Amino acid sequence: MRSGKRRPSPTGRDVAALAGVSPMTVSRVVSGNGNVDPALRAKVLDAVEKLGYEPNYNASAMRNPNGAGGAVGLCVETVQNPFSAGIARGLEVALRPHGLMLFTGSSDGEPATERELLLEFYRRRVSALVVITVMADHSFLVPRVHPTTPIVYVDRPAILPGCDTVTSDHAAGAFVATEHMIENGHRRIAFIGTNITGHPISERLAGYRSALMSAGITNDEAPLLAFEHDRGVPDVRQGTRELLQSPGRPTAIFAASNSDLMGVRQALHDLELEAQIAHVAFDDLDLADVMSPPLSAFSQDPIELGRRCGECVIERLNATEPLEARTIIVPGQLIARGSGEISALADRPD
Amino acid sequence: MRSGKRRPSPTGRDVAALAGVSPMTVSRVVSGNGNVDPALRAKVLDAVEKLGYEPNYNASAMRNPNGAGGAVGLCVETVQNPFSAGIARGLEVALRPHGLMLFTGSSDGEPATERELLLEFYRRRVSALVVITVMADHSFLVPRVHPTTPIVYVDRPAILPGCDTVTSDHAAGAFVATEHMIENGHRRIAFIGTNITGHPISERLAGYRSALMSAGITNDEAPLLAFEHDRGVPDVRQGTRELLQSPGRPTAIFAASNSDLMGVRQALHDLELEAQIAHVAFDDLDLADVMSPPLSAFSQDPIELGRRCGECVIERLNATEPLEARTIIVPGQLIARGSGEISALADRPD
DNA sequence: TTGTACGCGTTATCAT
DNA sequence: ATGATAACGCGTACAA
Repeated sequence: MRSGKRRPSPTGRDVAALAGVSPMTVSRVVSGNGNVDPALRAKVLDAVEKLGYEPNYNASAMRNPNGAGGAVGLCVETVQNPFSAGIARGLEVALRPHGLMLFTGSSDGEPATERELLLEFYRRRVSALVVITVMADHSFLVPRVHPTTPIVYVDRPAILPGCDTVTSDHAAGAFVATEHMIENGHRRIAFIGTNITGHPISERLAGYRSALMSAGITNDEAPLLAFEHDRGVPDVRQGTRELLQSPGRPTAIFAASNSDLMGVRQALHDLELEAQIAHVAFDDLDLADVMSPPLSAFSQDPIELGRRCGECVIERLNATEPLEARTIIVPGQLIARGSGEISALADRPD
Repeated sequence: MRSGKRRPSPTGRDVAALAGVSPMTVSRVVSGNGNVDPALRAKVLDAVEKLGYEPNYNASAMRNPNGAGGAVGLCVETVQNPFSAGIARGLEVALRPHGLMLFTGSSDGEPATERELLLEFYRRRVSALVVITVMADHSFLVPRVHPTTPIVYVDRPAILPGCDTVTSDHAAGAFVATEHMIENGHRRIAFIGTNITGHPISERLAGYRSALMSAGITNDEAPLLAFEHDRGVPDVRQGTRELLQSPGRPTAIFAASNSDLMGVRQALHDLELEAQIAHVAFDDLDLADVMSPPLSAFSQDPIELGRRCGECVIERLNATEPLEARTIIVPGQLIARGSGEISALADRPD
């Protein structure tokens, strides 16, 4: 594949010929390293302009791997996810001033795909990797990539030693959200979530439980709708509906993720209980304040997560000595808009 | 910047030395071009495994620009936008089987940033560019990039001759959405939108007007809330509220984009008119069916847009002769969920 | 300040 | 079927 005739791009040599200097002088002018006589410099810039010359960063990188033209590979579950998109965004903003571009790729939650993606990044000799990993083991990156190339883990614990981690505090967020409903008088607070054995939902479950425990609420009082693996929104909707129709139904709900919230909210809507059952979601939604009642949520800050990842990358690339592994916790915030402030007293069905 | 000692990655030469063959044989084995004796091949693969060798695609690209390791540069307004994210996703899926990776970058709607981004892509000698352009003129890409490197324009008309365009039919979508409300008995249908002079909102406005005209509705009957330039959601909310409180208020609203819809929906919520005023949005939302009433929308298919862009890229890269410029219109669909089916009769405030 | 020589890692080409 | 040579575009190191 990829044939077709291409007129080759002008090279530094072409510029040199036109300007009547050596390629080295062109290199100096274009890269800004080294001193060049203003007169020659002008001639070179003139030739650059005439030919529309732009340096070839691939060639540049071979000779000088730490010079201009670096890139960072970002591997997420899917770039479509607003959370991942936010990370990409923050990362991009942090990297741009340093001349680093961003490769993005989606693993679709498949370890094999993630592996292939990371290797593809490596074959392009990226300066760093940033990954929301779905793998349990990254030893295939050793010693090829690690510890030569910085790897930053986002939203998951690092699975290679010495690597930086940037994450929200999932347990604390769930704690705060649950506690918030407890303060509004609730005890029968349901946890509704899917994928509860993996990161980061397991941590959110832990935070939820810990909030209950702090308030002296037993597990018996707190209904759980927890799917171990991936489920579609319809399953959550159905399950929530059943939970709400069962005896001893909850007066409040903690939705473990925004996709879980969709099912929860649909079920509440089905039963016309949106205004009776308190509910708080982990992760915010664009339309949160347009819903009725408006949605209360614990909001992560994906852009900030991405930005901090970028900072870690830059720091490592600039470091002259080995750095300690850092764990960065990016705070989120509980945004109270209404749905979480429904008081327990409102629920008197009998 | 970017110093620090790096142990260099193993090279093809290292593999060759370990396997006791020439680098050329390694290249043949790894790239799969050329015949190699099975015995030697095994020795090479063994050495590859031992060293954890992965080819350097940057070097590869220098000697053989059309070989493995290509990349495509995608420039969008912001990757955070779900529409852009969908395009990135579709593109990625289309490119992956061909070994092409995706660079992504956000222009933030700034022509200068887009320019810099496209040049950065070019400096990395990408195989193709895909762009939601905010520029009026791309002549700076001639002849450096164009027509050597394929450029695909998404969601906007091509601004360089001979380039492919992939877009939704904005006018048709707006037409269908407006017509839908006309069929439900409305005549006073407002258009609410921002940025109406640029693509693609101007086309949506045209489609809206054309639907009115087809139904014999004059402009006098149809209130317009149209901001020429970018406005925040609060401005739209405020404007919509005023429109809804004015004499001769609309009985239906066409929201020109999903960000415009946010303001519209907030205003409707402020006045408790969600269930009285019909409204249809251009572009769907994740939570459309959780809102009450559920949102009717004309939904584009960004993933398909991205996929088709990928197809164009592949086709051009494989072409041996110059190809005609293609214009691909990706159909969308009107999704009726409730908010657009509110009949005109429901609105009897007086 | 400017130029020359060489090497980065890979592969096309030609020779064996 | 395999190897030797040169070249891709650039920058370091050194010489002028």
